[in-house]
Amino acid sequence: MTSPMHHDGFCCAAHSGSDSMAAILETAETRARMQGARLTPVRRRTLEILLHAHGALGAYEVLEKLAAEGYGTQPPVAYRALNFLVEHGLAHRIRRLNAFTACAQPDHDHRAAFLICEKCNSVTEADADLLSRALDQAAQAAGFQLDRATIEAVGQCRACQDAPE
Amino acid sequence: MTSPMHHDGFCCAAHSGSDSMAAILETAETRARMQGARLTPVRRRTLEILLHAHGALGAYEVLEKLAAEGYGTQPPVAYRALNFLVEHGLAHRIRRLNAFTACAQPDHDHRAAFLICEKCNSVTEADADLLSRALDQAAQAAGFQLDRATIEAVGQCRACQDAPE
DNA sequence: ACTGACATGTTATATAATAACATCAAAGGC
DNA sequence: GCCTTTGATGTTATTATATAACATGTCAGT
Ligand SMILES: [Zn+2]
Ligand SMILES: [Zn+2]
Ligand SMILES: [Zn+2]
Ligand SMILES: [Zn+2]
Repeated sequence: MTSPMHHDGFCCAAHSGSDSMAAILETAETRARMQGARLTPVRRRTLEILLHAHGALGAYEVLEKLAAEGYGTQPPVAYRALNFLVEHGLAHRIRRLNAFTACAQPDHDHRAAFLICEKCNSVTEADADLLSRALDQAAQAAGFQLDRATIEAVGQCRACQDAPE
Repeated sequence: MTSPMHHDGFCCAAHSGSDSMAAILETAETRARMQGARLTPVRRRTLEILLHAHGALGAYEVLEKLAAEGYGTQPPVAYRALNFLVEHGLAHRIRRLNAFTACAQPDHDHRAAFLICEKCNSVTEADADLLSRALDQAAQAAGFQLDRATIEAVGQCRACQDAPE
């Protein structure tokens, strides 16, 4: 057990945001349905694993957990579930980390930016609305037809700045 | 020979921008010096290879070329040269592509954004000043101390939009 | 010439991702 | 209810990307 002290599916403050984990899963279920897709057990469990994780998780970390619970033991099992979640807006891929994280606002389409702390490896999904607009402009200026974008910031989170040393 | 028709080190319009390749190499040389680093033969050649490439190049593609010219044949040779160039502002790493590209404005420090065409795989370095400011704001709002960022847009370049189908 | 710092090269290994195929389960037509 | 079609799950095997650890070589300063 990696996170010993949790109740109701939560383990820390970071996981007690506006949406509860149950609510997110509910949303996920609905959202997948609407897109004509099924949130099958592996997929759902993969999402839970991401939701429960502190930072982002690598595919092989996810695979380990899935395997330990009786799901498949080979890489494609994890990659397929993760790709499904990403494609359906339920998770994001963090390219700089070769890792995945559950989407914090799965209820609506959005372009996300990520704040990656170099000290504690936390990954925070930030509102990228302003950013997105600036990016649209930059793209337009270059005559580029923008489809989607990756925005990943690296630095130090508030907690780590406050922490001594 | 990959690019049969080139003169003066150039092979196409995309390579005939404001800075000539020779000028960029000159700048690179100077810039490295100023940072107390040496633009050695492998490093310089690696930069030339990137400058000469159309899209971004993977480390192993670069390695192939280096090896063919009598440099080392093993991955660290390419990775070291590429990392050197990135660390000294002479190249950028494109995470989405697991690839590298020569910096288009090596004469000054900047945060870059990249426009990646899904059709022709071209990679264009865009001005990210506006973007950078928006990102700073977003980070600040989250109490995040921003160090550096990756901004990569995916879509269709102008040429590919105009091209029929 | 000697020394210390850095550069280059190697072998070996770690890490991340996909291809190709067999089997199984759900959804829909009849 | 059966059959067919599609999609999901699992496997083995392979490919792709990146780094660790170490030996050798180069060069500037003394
Ligand atoms: Zn999200
Ligand atoms: Zn932190
Ligand atoms: Zn640049
Ligand atoms: Zn294009």
